[in-house]
Amino acid sequence: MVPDVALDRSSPVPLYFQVATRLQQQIESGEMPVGGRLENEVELADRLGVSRPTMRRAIAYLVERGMLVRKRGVGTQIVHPKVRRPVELTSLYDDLVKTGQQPRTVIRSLEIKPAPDAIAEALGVPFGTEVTWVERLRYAGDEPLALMHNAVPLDVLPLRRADLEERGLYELLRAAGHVPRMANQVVGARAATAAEARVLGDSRGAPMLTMARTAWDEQGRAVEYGSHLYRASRYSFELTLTS
Amino acid sequence: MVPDVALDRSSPVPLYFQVATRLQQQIESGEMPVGGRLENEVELADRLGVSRPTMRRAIAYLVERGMLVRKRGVGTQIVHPKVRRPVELTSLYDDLVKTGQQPRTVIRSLEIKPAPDAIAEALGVPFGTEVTWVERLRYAGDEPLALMHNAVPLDVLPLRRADLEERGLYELLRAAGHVPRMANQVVGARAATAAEARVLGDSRGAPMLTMARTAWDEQGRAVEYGSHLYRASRYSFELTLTS
DNA sequence: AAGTGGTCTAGACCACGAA
DNA sequence: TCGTGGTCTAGACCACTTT
Repeated sequence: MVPDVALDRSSPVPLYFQVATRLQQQIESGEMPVGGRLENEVELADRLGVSRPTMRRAIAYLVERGMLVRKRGVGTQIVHPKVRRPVELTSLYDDLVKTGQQPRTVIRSLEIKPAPDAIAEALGVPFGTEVTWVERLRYAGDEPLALMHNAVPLDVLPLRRADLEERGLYELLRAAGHVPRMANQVVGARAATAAEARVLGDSRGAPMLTMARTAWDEQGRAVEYGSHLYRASRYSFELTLTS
Repeated sequence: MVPDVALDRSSPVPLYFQVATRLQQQIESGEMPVGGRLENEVELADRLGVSRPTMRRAIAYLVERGMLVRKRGVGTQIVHPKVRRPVELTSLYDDLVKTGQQPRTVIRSLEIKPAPDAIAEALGVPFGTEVTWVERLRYAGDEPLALMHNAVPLDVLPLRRADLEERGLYELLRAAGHVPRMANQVVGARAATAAEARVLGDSRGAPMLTMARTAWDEQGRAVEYGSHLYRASRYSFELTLTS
C-alpha cells in the first residue's frame, strides 16, 4: 500500500497534477489492478479533499495518456500497461544514448548557403533563405550506421562544427529554445549507390532505410529539415501512433 | 467574413465543441490570419455568451490539436497550418483509397491456428491463443504492392475470406466495434528473397520496406498483429509525430 | 431507480510577461 | 503596473448504463 502522500497546496505544482501523479503511482505500483475500476470521481475528490473539477482534470490527464478509460454510466477502468507507451519525438542520437550505445559523429561537410528550393518548400521558408547545410556520418561504436544531411535555418540556430561533434542536433535545438514538438516524416527504402555504400562500409545495392523529416517547434516554426540514410541491417524505426 | 453562427444550447453537441468548431472555421477560412492573436479569453467568452471555463475548454481543444499556441502574459496565437496535420492511424487500404488508387486484395491463405509464441507475445495474449492467420497480396491497380501477414485473435473478430477481399482489415475491425486507437510499429528494410520477389513481381534482392505492427483498441485490448513487406519502389510511409 | 461520467456556470485568486 | 492565461472552487443539471 502506497502511503497517501498529502497534497501540497502551497506547491507551485498544480493540484490536479499532484493528484494525477499520485493516481499514476498507485496504478503503476500495481496497487490498483489492471482492468480494475476506480472509485467514482465524486468520492475520490471527497477523499482527497479537492473539488470535483480538479479531480476530473487529473483523471482526464491520465485518460489522455492512455492510462485510463472512462465510460458514462459505467466507470473508470485501468488500461493494460502495454498500451501506455507515449508517442515520442527523438533523434537517432537520443535513441543510441538511450540504448547504451556510444554514438560518434564525423562532420563530413558544413556550409552556409541558400536553401535549395525543395528544402525551402519543406521548411516553409521563403526561397533563398540561408541555412546551415551539414553532412554527418554517424557511428554506433566503430560501425558506421547512418549518413545524415540536415538543413537548419540560420536564424533558428547557427550551427558550429565543434558542437555538432559532441552533441546531437536535437539536443542543440532544445538548448537554443527551439524544442521540436511536431515532425512530419517520410520513411522509405532503396538500394545504396556505390558512393553511399563506400561511405557506410556496405556493399553496393545494400538495402537502406531512408527518412526525410521536417520538424517544427511549439510556435509552429520550422527548425530542421533532414534527409537521412540508414543501413537497414543495423537500424529500424520504432514508433507508437495514436489516432 | 464568416457569419456568426449562433450557438445552439438545446443541441446535444457540447457548447465548448460548438465554440471550438466556430473558431476553427474562422481560422481555416483565413478570416483570422496565421500568426495573429486571438482576443483574450474573457472577452471572447463574453462576446459569445458562454462562461470562461467553457471558452477555455474550446481553446484548449484547439491547442491540443496544434492549431493554437498560448503563452501566459502574452496571448493566444494561431499556428502555421503546415504544422496542424493530425497524427493518424490508418491502414494501407485506407491510404490507397484516400489517394484515389484502386486497391485489390488477393487472399493467399487463411487459417485458424494457435498464435506462434512470438506473436502471442506481441499481442499480449496467452500462449496458444487461437488467431486467424492470413496472408494477403495487395495490388494498387494491376501492380503488386505489398505482401501482408496478419494475426487477429478469434474472439476479437472471426475473419472471413469474402469480407477481406472487399474491405480493408481496419475497416472490418472498426465495424466490429474494435476501433484501433494505438499502435506500436517497427519499420525497417531488407532485400527481397527469391520467393518474395517472385510473388511481388520484383527482382531478387530488391529493396523492401518492412513493417511489424501491433494495434490496440480503446480498451487497451490487442486487436491485430501484422508483419508486412512493401516494395520500396512503390511505397513509403508518411508519418506525423508529436512529442 | 440508482449510480456513473459529461457539461456548464460565476467568481475568486494566482503567476507570468510586457510596458 | 497591467493584461494575459492558469488554477481552483461549489454547486447545478443532464445523459447514459446498469439493476
